[in-house]
Amino acid sequence: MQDEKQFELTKAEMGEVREENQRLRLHLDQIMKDYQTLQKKFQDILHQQQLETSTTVATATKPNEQPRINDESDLVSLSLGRTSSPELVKKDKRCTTPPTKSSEGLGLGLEYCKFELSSTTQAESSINPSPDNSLEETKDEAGETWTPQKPPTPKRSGDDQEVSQQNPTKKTRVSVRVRCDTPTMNDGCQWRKYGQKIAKGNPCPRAYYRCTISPTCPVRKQVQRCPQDMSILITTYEGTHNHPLPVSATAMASTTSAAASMLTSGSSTSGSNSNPNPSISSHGLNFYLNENLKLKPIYLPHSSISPSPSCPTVTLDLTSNTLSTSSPYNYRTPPMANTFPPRYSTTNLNFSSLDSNPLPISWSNGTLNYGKNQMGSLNFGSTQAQENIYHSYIQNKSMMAPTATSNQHSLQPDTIEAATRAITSDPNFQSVLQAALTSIIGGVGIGVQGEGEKSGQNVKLEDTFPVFSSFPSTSNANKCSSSFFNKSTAATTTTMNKQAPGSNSLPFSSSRSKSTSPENSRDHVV
DNA sequence: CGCCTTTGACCAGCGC
DNA sequence: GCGCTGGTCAAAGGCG
Repeated sequence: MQDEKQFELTKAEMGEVREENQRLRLHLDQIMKDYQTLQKKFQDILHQQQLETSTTVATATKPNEQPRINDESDLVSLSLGRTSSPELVKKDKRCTTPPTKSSEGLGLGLEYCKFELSSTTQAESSINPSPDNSLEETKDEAGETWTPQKPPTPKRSGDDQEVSQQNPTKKTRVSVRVRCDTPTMNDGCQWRKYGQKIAKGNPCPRAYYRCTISPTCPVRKQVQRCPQDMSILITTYEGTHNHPLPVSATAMASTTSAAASMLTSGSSTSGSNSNPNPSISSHGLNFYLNENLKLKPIYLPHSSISPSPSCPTVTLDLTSNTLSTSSPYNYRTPPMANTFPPRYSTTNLNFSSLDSNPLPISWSNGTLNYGKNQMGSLNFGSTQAQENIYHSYIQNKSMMAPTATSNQHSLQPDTIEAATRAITSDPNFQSVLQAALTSIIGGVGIGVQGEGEKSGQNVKLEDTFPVFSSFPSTSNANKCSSSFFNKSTAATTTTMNKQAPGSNSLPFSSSRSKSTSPENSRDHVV
C-alpha cells in the first residue's frame, strides 16, 4: 500500500514537473521567437545602413588594419550600438563602425580602426561616426584640428559635403554629471588642458581639454563645476576618438557613445516607435528621452554648460538624487526648460538613485561604479522572461560580487511594459541599455560586443561583461576615482591612465568664484 | 628638455 | 554694426 502511495506521489510529481517543463518550453519558444524577430529587425536595419553608407565608406580600406587589432593587447576596440554586430565585424574588413543613418554624430565613437588611415576623405567623424575617423587625420595634417565654429574651409569641403548634407551644425555632445570632489573625472583618457573660461552665469570656470592619446584625436571635453552644487562635476564630451582607447577609458567612452547614439537614433527611430515616450523609470534608472522636442524637454539647470545651441546634447546624470533634496533647487523641474530654448533635443539619461542612497555612482579607474544596493534598481525586464534573464545575470554576478545585488526590486507592470516597447522597438536603445549596464555594473567589456548582440533581445550579459580585473586604477589622488568613491580599489598605477597629472586645473577656483552658492546663480537658473 | 598648465588675446557666432 | 559670449590659440612659465 505504501509503495503504491509513494508511486502515486511520484507520479503526480512527475506530472507537475512535466507540466513545468512544458511551460518552460513554451517560454523558451516565446523567447526564441522574440529573439528571431529582433534579430531580423536588427539585420534589416544593418542592411539598410550598409546600403546607405556604402557609398561613403568605400575609400576606407587598408589591408593591415585587421592584424593591428590583435596587436593592441591593452587597447580595446569599441563599437557600440549598431556597431556591435559580430556579423558586421566579420564582414567589414574595413573596420568600419556600423553605418548609421543618423545625421548627427555619435559623439564618442570608440572605433579605432581608422587610426592609421590618413588618406580617406570621410565626413567628420563626430558627425558621422562610421568608418570615418580618418578624416580628423586628414584635417589635422593640414594643421587644422577640430574647429566647430569655423566655417568649412576649402580643404575640408570634400568632407563637409557629406556633413552638410546631413546637418552641418549639429554635433552631438554628451554631458556627464558626476558627483566628484576632485578636479577632473578620471575617464581613462589622457587630456591636455588648452583653455579655461569663466562662463556667464557660472562662477566656476570652465576648463577645456583635448585628448592627447593621439595627437590627431579630435575629441575634446569641457569640465565645469555645477554652480548649484560644487560637488557635481559636469563633463561634456565632444567628438570621436580616432585611436585605440585604453581599457580604462572604454567604460566612460562606451556609455557616452551609447548615449550619443541614443540621442541620434532616438530621432531617427521615433517615427516607428510604438512608444513615443520611452521614458522609463525602473526603480532608479530613468531615461528621459525627448525626441525632436515632441516631449516636454527635461533640462538640467546646468544647461549652461552646453553652450552651443547648435549641439544636441545628451546629459548623463550620474548624480544621486539626494542632491536634489539637499539643494534648494529641484533639478528636474520641467520649468527649467524655459530657461534654455530647446533648439535641439536634449536627452537626459538619469542614472540617479531615487532612494536616498548616500553612495553616489562614480567613475573610478575608468569604470563607472555604482553604489551598493544600486543594482537592484537596474531592472529592464519587460516580460517575465527578460526579467528572469536579467535577474539570472544579476544572480550570476552576485556570485562574484555578492554586495552588488543585495537589493532587487520587483518591476512595476507599466515600467516593464514601457521598457519592453522601448527595447523591442529600437535596437539601438538596447545598445544604450547594454552600455549603461555595462558601465554601471563595472565589469565592462564592450570589446566583445558581438556576443551581446548574438543574444538578441535578451542581451547576453555574461558574454558582454567580462570582468575587468585588469582595470587600471589611478594613483593620482586628484581624481574622483581614488579619492572619493572607489576607496576600496587597489591603487595600482598605470601609465595608460595618466590624466593631467597634478592638475589643479579644476574649474573650481576659489579666488574667482566669489559667489559659488546656489543663491548667487539663482537668477541664472530661474 | 619635454610636457603640461595658465592666461590673455583673438576669432566667430549670435542677439539686439 | 556693435557688444557679448563661447571657444581656441599660443606665449610664458612650472614641473618632473
